[in-house]
Amino acid sequence: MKSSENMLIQKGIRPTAMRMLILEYLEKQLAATGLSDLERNFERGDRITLYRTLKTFEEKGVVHKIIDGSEEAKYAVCFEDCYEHHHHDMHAHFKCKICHETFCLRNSIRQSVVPAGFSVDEISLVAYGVCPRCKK
Amino acid sequence: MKSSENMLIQKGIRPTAMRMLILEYLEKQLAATGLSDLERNFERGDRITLYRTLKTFEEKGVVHKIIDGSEEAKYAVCFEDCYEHHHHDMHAHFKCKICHETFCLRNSIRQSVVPAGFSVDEISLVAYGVCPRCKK
DNA sequence: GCAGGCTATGCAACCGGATTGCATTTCTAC
DNA sequence: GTAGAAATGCAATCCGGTTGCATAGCCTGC
Ligand SMILES: [Mn+2]
Ligand SMILES: [Mn+2]
Ligand SMILES: [Zn+2]
Ligand SMILES: [Zn+2]
Repeated sequence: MKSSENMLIQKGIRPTAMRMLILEYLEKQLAATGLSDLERNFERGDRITLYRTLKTFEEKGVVHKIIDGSEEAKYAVCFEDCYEHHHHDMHAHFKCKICHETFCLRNSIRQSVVPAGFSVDEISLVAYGVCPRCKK
Repeated sequence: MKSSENMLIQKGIRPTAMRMLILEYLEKQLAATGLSDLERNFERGDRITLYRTLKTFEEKGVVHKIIDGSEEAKYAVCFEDCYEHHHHDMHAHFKCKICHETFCLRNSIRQSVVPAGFSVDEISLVAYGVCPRCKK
């Protein structure tokens, strides 16, 4: 059994052919991936199916959504233990204004960015600038 | 001369009646404000005018935009020195899942959230959870 | 004060991503 | 194998956000 298949089953997702292909594709990506990117790479699959696949993956804790201020939402495979309807992706993201890619940064946000009195479930952090590769 | 009028002139914005009203309204708010909120509170003003006012304010450094993952973008008056097309709002935001309000937090973000090699222009940080007031 | 020119406003239309409804196909459990 | 549940495909819709254009308003130079 493929590792992608196994992963989906563990997360309570029926491992259809399309879903496995999409998961394997997402796992290969260095940058976060949007729906339009999937559309280009899975012309066989219907746009809506791709959309719903991402949504299911997100709900079940396979990927997390990144709102980077571009036209569309991006998604990246979770690297912490995320479960159904429960992400804990306390890490930052970086959107490069040169290559327009959005990356997950593994540094976890440990310092208290929020004053006492607030209880934090989740954090969305996107930094904007130039990535090391584009910085020449 | 009103302080709102003065503020607009300093930022290179013609201080029309509507703009001053909107700025004064925004300055009163504790939470970030979206277009639909303005629509409700300025029924006299056209939706598009309100939209363009926010856009102008943002471009000229009067307010900053906050993408908090809700349906619409929110705006809050800048409290650092922001200039035309140049914001430096390195501060966090907090969106409460009970009252659904989004607040600016004055804590400035230490830049250590991003590894060496990246150059950071701007940071968007939104924490999600429960605000002190809703925590009983 | 007045005319000309630039800016702001109002209205209508459009756009693109996100989302939903429903019929059909595919898969899983028995 | 069959019945029921889930996934898929296709069409339609929603809804912020955005733009084009005509009109009204403001500021300037004369
Ligand atoms: Mn990430
Ligand atoms: Mn803010
Ligand atoms: Zn780059
Ligand atoms: Zn609250």
